[in-house]
Amino acid sequence: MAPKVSEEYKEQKRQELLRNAMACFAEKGYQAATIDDIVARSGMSKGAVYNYFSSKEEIYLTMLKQATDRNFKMLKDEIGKHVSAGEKLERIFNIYSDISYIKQEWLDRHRVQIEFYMNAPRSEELNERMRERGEIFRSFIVEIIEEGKLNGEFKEDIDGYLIAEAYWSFTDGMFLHLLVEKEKYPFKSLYQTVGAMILNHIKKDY
Amino acid sequence: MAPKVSEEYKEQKRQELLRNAMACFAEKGYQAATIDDIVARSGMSKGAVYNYFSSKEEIYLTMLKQATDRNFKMLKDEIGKHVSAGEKLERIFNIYSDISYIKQEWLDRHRVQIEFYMNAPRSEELNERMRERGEIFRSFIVEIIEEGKLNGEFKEDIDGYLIAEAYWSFTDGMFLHLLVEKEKYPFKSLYQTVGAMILNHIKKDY
Amino acid sequence: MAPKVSEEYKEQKRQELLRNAMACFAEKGYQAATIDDIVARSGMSKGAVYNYFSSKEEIYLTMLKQATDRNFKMLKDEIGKHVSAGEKLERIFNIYSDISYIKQEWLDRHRVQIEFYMNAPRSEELNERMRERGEIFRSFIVEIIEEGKLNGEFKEDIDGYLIAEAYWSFTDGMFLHLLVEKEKYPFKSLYQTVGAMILNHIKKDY
Amino acid sequence: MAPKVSEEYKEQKRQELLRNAMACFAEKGYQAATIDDIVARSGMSKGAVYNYFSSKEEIYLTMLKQATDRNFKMLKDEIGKHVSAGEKLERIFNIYSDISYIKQEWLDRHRVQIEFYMNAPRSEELNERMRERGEIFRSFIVEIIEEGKLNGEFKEDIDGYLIAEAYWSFTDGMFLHLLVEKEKYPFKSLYQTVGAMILNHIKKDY
DNA sequence: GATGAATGAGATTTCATTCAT
DNA sequence: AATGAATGAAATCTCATTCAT
Repeated sequence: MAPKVSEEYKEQKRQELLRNAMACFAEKGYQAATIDDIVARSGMSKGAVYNYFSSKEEIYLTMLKQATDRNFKMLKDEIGKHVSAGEKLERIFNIYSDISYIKQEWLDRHRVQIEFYMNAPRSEELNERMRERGEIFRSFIVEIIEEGKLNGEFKEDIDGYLIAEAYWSFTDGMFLHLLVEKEKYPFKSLYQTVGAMILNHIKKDY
Repeated sequence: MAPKVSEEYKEQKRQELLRNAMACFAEKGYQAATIDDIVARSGMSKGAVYNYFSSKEEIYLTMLKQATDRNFKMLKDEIGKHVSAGEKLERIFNIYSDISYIKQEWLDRHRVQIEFYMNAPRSEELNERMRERGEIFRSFIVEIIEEGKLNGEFKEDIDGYLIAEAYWSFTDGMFLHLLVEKEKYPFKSLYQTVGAMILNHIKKDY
Repeated sequence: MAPKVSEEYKEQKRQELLRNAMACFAEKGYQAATIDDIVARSGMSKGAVYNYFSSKEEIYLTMLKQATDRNFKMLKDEIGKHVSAGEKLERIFNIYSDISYIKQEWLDRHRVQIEFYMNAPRSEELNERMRERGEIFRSFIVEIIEEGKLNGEFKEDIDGYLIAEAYWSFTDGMFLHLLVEKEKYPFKSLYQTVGAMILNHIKKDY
Repeated sequence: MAPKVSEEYKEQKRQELLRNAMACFAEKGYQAATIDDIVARSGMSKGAVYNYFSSKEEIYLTMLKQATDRNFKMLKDEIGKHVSAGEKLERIFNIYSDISYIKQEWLDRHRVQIEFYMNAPRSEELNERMRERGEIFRSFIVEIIEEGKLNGEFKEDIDGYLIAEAYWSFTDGMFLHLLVEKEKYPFKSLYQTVGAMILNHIKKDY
C-alpha cells in the first residue's frame, strides 16, 4: 500500500534521526532523554522512530558506533599528511585545541561518549563496544609511538600503552570537567600543556 | 520498633544507609538505581529511608558532599608528613597507585563522583557543588606548586592551575576508563608515569 | 490503538473524561478520589488520562472552569427572555427550584463547586479562580438590581452587592446541607421562600 | 510501672489535643492535615495522640460533636435573657455579626464544620451526626418561631422549618464564601440585611 | 504511660513500546 | 509506511498506624 522508498532516503532519515537523538542524549543524558524528546526534536512520529530502530537502546548503541567511527576517521585524516611520529603526535595533541572543533555537535559527541562509559557496566554489549573503542584509540597512538621508537625519534624504553592510555584519560577527564565549568574552561592551554609534557617525556633528545 | 534513640544511633543508621545507597548508585548509576534497590540492599523499609532523607536526590547530594570531604581529608592527611613541595606532589601522585586504596568502596566512590559530573548540567545545585569540589581539589595542588615555586623547587613560569586541572582530568578520566576495563587496568604504572611526567615538567633542575 | 484521530474525537474523549472525573470527585471529594477511581470509571488506562491532562489538579481546575462557564451560561440563557428586572430576578430565584435541573450531573456539579471553596485556601490559583467566579455570579445579580433601581422597580437605597452575596450564600449553603439530607430536602419551597423574601425586600411598593 | 495520672489531667490533655487538631484541620482540611501536623502543633508525641484517640477519624468525629455542642450552648446562653420571640431571633441574627465572635478559633470551628458536610457522604456515621446537628440548630429556631406565632408576634401561615433552614443555609454559605474572600468580607452588613429580611418576612405588622 | 522509628500499602506520575487505522 | 493514542509496569514519595524500648 505504501510506496517503496529508496534506500538512500531511508538512510538519510536514519542519520537525521541519529543526529537529533544525539542532541537529546547530550542535553539530558541517556536515561533522562525520552523518546518523546527525540520525536519532538526530529519532527518524526513515534511510529517512524520505531521503524528505524527497535528500541531506545538500539539508537544509543548505533550512535556510539558511529561516533567512534567518525572521531577515529577524523583523527586518521588529520595526521595523514604528517610524516614524522613527533609531528603526528603533536597534531593529535593539538587537534582538540583547534578552535574549529569546538562546536556544539562535537561537544555533544563527547558528552555522549563519556556517558557510554558510565553505562557500560550495566550492559555487556555496551561494555564490549567501549572496550573495543578504547583499544582502537589507544592503538592508534601506540603505533605512532612504536614508529617513533623505530626511527629513533622516541626513547626506546617508554611504554606506548601507558602514554596512550594517559592521553585519552586526560582527554575524557577534561571533557568531564568541561560539563561543570562550561564557559571559561581553558581548553587550548590545557591541551598544549599536556601535549608538551608528553612529547617532552618521550622524545629522545633531552 | 523504636522509642527515643540516641543521636549516634540515628547517625549510624544514616551512614549505613548512605553506604548502601552508594553501592547501589555505583552499581547502576543515579537514574537507574531505584529506592527499592536501596531498600533491598539496606534491609530497611521504604518509609525508613524517607525518615532519614527527604528524597532520592538528597541522598545523592549528601553522598557527594561526604565523598568530597572524605577524599579531600584523606589527601590532606597523606601529605601532612611531607615537607618539600616535590615530595608532597609525589605523594599525591602515588596515593592512588597505592594498592591499599583499591578496594570496592573506594572504587564505588569514584564511580559515583564521575557520574556527578554527568548529572551536573541537569541540576544547578549539583553543578554548583561540583564546581566547588573542583576548586577545592585544584587549589590543593595549586598551593603546593606555589610553595614549590617560592622555595625554588619548581620553575617560576609554570601555570599551577593548568597543572592541577590536567592532573585531576587525568585522574577522573582514568576512573572513567576503569569502568570498562575493570580487572587488568594498569593503575599503578599509569599514575607513576603521569606523576613522573608532571614532576619532570615543573621541577627546576633535573 | 489509534492513529491520527480528529480533534473532535479527542475533545469528545476529554469531555468524557471530565464527566467521569466529576462523578468521582462528587462522590468522594478531590482528595479522596484517586486517579485509579477515575481510570476505573472512565474505562481508560492510567496513561490515557495523563495524555489528556497533565495532573489530577489540572483535571480539577479544568472542571471548575467548565462548571462555572456552563452554570453561568445557563443562567444568562434563562433570563434572556424576560424584560423587567423583577421578572429576571424571579426567574433566577426559581431556576434552581425547577425540577428539571435536579438531576445527578447537576448535583455533582454543585458538590464539586462547593468543595472548590474548601480547597481554595490551599492553592493561590484556585483561590483566584473562585474569587473571579464569585464576582461573575454576584455582578450578574447586581446589574439586574441596578437596572431595577433605574427603572423604578426597586428601592433606591438597597445595596445590590449585599443582596447578591446573600443570595449566593444561601444557594451554596443549601447545597451544602443537601449533601447530608439527600432525599427529602425541600428544594423548591426553600427557593421560593427566599426568593419572595428578597423580592419583598427590594421591590418599591409594599 | 507508670504513675496513674488523674482523670482531670487526661481530660485536659485531650482537650488541648482537640484544640490543636482543630487548628490543623481548619488550616489544611481533614485529608491534607496529617497526624504529624497535629503532633507538631500540640507538642505531644505520636504515641500520646494514639493514647487519647484511636484514629485520625476519631479525633475528627469528637471534634464535630464538641463544636456542635459548644456552638449550640453559646446560642442558647445568648438568647436566654431575651423574652419576646422577635428579640430572640434578632439576637440570633446579630450574634455572628458581633465583632467579639470573629476570632480565629471561631472561624476555624466553622471552617471545620463546613468540611464535615463535604465529608458526610463518605461516612454513614458522620452523615448521621451532621443530620442530627442540622436538626438541633433548625429546631432551635423553629421553636422560637412557633412561640412567636402563638403569642401573636409572627404571622401564622409561615413555615418555621423553611425559615430556619434558609437561615442556616445562608450562614454556612457565607462561611464558605468567606474562605475565598478572607479580608474584606462584609460580615456584619450581610447578617443585618438577611436578619432584617427574615424578620420582615415573618413579623405580623408591616 | 510515653516515645518516635519503623512499616508498607497506596497515591501520583512517567515513559518505552505497541498496534489499529 | 506512517501515525500517535493507548497501554501498564514501574518509579518516587506519603502517611496513618504500630510497637519495642
